[in-house]
Amino acid sequence: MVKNLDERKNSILHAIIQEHIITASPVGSRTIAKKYDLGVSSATIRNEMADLEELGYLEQPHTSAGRIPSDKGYRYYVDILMKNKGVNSDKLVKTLSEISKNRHGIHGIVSSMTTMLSEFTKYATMISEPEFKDLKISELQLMKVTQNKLLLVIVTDNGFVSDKLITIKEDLDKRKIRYINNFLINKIRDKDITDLTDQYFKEIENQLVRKINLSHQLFTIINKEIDELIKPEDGKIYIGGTSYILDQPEFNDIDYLKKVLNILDHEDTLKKLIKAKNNKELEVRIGHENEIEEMQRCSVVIANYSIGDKAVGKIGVLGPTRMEYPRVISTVNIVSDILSKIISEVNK
Amino acid sequence: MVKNLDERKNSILHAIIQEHIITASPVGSRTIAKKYDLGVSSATIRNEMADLEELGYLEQPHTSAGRIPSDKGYRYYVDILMKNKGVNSDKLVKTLSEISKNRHGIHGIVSSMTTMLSEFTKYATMISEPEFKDLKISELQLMKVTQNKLLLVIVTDNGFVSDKLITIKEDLDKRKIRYINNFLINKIRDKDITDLTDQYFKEIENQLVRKINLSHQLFTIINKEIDELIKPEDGKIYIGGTSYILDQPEFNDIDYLKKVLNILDHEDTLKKLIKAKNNKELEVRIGHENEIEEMQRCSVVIANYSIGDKAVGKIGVLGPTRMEYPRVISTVNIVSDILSKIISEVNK
DNA sequence: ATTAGCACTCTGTTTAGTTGAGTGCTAAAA
DNA sequence: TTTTAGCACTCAACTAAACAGAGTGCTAAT
Repeated sequence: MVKNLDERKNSILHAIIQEHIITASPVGSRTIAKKYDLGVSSATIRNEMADLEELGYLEQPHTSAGRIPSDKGYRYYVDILMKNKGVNSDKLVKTLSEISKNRHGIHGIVSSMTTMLSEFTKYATMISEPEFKDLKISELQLMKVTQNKLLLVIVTDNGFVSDKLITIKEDLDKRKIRYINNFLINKIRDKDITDLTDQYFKEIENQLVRKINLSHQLFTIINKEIDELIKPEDGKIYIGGTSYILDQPEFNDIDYLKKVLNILDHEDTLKKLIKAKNNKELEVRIGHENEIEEMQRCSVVIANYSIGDKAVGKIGVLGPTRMEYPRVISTVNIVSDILSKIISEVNK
Repeated sequence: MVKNLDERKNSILHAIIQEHIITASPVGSRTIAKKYDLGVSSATIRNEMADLEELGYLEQPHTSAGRIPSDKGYRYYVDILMKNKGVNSDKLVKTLSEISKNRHGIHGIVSSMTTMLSEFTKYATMISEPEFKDLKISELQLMKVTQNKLLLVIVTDNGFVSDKLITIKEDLDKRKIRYINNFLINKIRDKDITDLTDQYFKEIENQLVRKINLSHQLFTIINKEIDELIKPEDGKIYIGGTSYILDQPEFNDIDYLKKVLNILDHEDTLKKLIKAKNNKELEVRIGHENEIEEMQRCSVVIANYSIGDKAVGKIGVLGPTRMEYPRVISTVNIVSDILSKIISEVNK
């Protein structure tokens, strides 16, 4: 759909966007002629700019101002013009790697990653907690702890362990417990989540009750634990660098700023914001490409991070459409790689 | 130290503060005379206001403006003048109670509590995750899962369960495992955290190794798990309602706003902000009473929430010094009560 | 001790004028 | 045909002056 422009239009558009990203103000023909050595006069550039505006790549805030890139202009820039100049990644990689050493627990890691990402990009950032979907249960065991306390331990195929201390009234002897364990694990092990319906659990309970005496209470708890483990609630989304938003002149409008912060304040809208539409590795959503109306003066860069080839979480950077795309994109890529590695290791 | 003022000064100061809290602008003598039926003329009020300024309860932004309350004025208001008019607590209690039903897991609960608190107060809010200190270990068991996989389960006196799947090279038979279990639990059960030093663990290991053949690797993992459980890292602090900050005209200054958001962005400063100095149930920190310099144009209301009589976390509300103290204080109290209850139950 | 009256102060807003960056168009040059 | 110099025109942003109005402090009368 997007047709490539001729070489001169390319370099003029490129120059205008670069200039605008730096200055945040409309860019005039004379500035381009002076600062960028394109070998043509400002008048020529002026004519080209008029063309680019007609084609939809540029906009004019008012008649006697310079031009600013449109969303379409940025899209062309991101897709075609921009070179992915790598950031100075050594320092970043080093800083990020240290996080895994100094912080333990998913929370510590994700939260400091979010902070780091915002400190390197100087934009607001979001990272979602890893979600483990399509889990299968590989171990399930009830163990007697004391007279009337049982410990239920469930292990999933990815090595996650969940447990619950259960207080029961009845007294289950070891043989009974062993029987239950054997029975349950055979019915549940490696079953797909779609098979473990409420219906299925009812069946199992009926079968089990027929064999041995077992309280409904105990079975309900087991059922609930399994449910919570394999259908975990949506992970929290960590936010960092909100104060960087204020560095951007496009957010000087306090009403608009409020709308943006309001979106970051609420998990549901936030989730919508970083929900990747397709399963691309990295997605850049520019201005109106955002679903959320209030975000249509912003851009977001979204990437997945994964265990193996399964995406488990999202990394997002939020800035004005006038965002430093090359720098942000390569930073996000690096963070995504490292976070994937760290999470995979934690999860071993 | 604070000396009470006479009755008329009280009511004038009260009126000025109330008026200022509503309007956010300097309050003049005529406004007070008209709106509040104090039975005296504006001239008299004017004289009293001059007195109150001299005493330090009021300030004058410039000669021909009205007066605004000083930090000292607010302190007097909070300590002496203000009546704790209860908020309409029915709806609040109901909304909060529903959270515990619909959300499971500490995260879900604390995070939605934070959102609720900010929606009811219309200020920025912070709630720290519960921290469980002074834990003792009441159960510890190694269990064989497969040939070379052991599950380590540790239960603390408050019912917390922690577990770790350990992959080992050696093959431990059931008798050996039972021996280790018995040995360890006897050495560790109900020991105070101060007794479980690295030194002590070394001793235990030596004793154990003398009895049976045991890899250093396994023991190290056990040691580390115990450490992490009883010396948990600082809990996350959840933030809500940052966008409400923008509703307050005192934050229209974008530079100042940036400083405040910056503090909310960083866990360390945030922690400093809601760190309660004394063990009071509820603390109001007005303006300069805040340690953090950038926060000295704000007030924070901080309360503990607890399990039994042990404080496990903090609830904070952040607003301008011109905060609606009565409403905030009673809301915070309610949230603290309910959160205490919910957390205590989750933790059963 | 209180209050009415009044001159004075200071901010915030409005209005008019000015500046300057930038455009589009035209006509000349390449 | 393309490029460029030149110029009139536009419009936001800034500045300065004028103005309105809320509020004070002081004085003198009650």
